Amino acid sequence: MATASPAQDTRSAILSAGQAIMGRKGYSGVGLTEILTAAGVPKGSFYHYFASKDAFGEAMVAAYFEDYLAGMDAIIARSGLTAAERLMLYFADWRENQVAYDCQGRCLAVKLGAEVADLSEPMRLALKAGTGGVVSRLEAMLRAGIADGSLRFEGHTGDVAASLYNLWLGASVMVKIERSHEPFEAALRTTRRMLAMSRA
Amino acid sequence: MATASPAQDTRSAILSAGQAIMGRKGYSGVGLTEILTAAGVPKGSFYHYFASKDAFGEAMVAAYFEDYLAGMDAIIARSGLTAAERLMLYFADWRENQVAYDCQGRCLAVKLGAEVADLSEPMRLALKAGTGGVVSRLEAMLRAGIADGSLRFEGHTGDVAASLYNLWLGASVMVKIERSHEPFEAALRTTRRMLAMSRA
DNA sequence: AGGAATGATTAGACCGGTCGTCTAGAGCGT
DNA sequence: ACGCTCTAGACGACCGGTCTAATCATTCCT
Repeated sequence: MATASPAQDTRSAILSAGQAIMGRKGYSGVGLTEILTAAGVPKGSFYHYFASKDAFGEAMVAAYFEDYLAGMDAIIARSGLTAAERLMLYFADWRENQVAYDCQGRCLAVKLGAEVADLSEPMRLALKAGTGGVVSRLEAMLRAGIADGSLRFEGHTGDVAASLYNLWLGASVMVKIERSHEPFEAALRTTRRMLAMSRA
Repeated sequence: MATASPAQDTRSAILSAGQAIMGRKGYSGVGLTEILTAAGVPKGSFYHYFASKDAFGEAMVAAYFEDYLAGMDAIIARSGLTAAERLMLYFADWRENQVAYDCQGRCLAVKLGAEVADLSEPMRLALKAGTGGVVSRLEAMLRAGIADGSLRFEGHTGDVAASLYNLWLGASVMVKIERSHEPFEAALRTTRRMLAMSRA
């Protein structure tokens, strides 16, 4: 009982195999068989853990954002940095992860957002909850940056946080399309300009 | 010979049915049969006009951007407007089109970008050419706006054009996810701020 | 302690739909 | 009448998600 039960292991094995493969090939383009084979789990087990592919997708997105937001919180909790530095660290991580694998990054919001939002209501809501969490954390960092004087900007904090996220989301799509990291560099320059930051 | 040949009609019927359906359901999620039924074209004809689903996708994206860029050029060519007004007109159109159909807009760059870029090299290149055309037209509008004094901004024109596009691309994804037009309103405010525009 | 019962997990069959192909034949211009 | 473009839709091989039946581990009762 000390560690996770085998049932949980199987379940999360399916989940993480799904994240890896669907992050690469999308949702509709991937069959359960491929995920289950990769996870080393027999096909019949699937419907013991998930009611349908759709329900699986929902759980996968939720699990993805749980980890993702925990990572953000870790950056936010880091001591000895200004808010501006933490924000730059976050975007540097974003760029790093998304440029990996030959510019075919694995962020599920980027990869699945447009595809799945019109397809499945549960997945859409999971995506909405997750991205909402990201934006509200960005907003908190912006507020902290005003408080500690490390950055400044015009307009509502909520607008700026959302726009920053949208900018990086769009840049991530363009990185895939152009297969070049240049969109991220431009996004970085724009981010700095929007936040009146000196070259951090 | 005055009008398009019937062959061209059939071909473009398949193309436009494909745009409508794949704009809604994505690429992998749609079968040829569905498109051909909608177009009223029998299945056998398909492979006379296109070598494969992949080649069809490439042609579809190319055709989409041809129309799209023609629409942009029409806005650019319109007389009696400042560059800033033309730019606002463009983004207003974007918002309009994307909010239609209950926030499940039909822009193929938004819908297919992330899904297809990692899947098919020909489609990726078609997407790259199309989005490149959009950004370079935005850039031209920005230069015109500087020239006629209707807007001003800091940074390289190319960066600003690309960032504007990324911002709206990301906002379009978020509109799908949130099923609310609010991301566009925020993007509009940010756009105006970036370009030092008064409430046009 | 032995064995039956219970619930978790697996195995693989199942039907329907996928893309892509292929053989005919219809329609048209020459 | 001939040749060529285009249409027609059946077909095959395969893969999709789903479900029912059997197996396994565990627990509880006698």
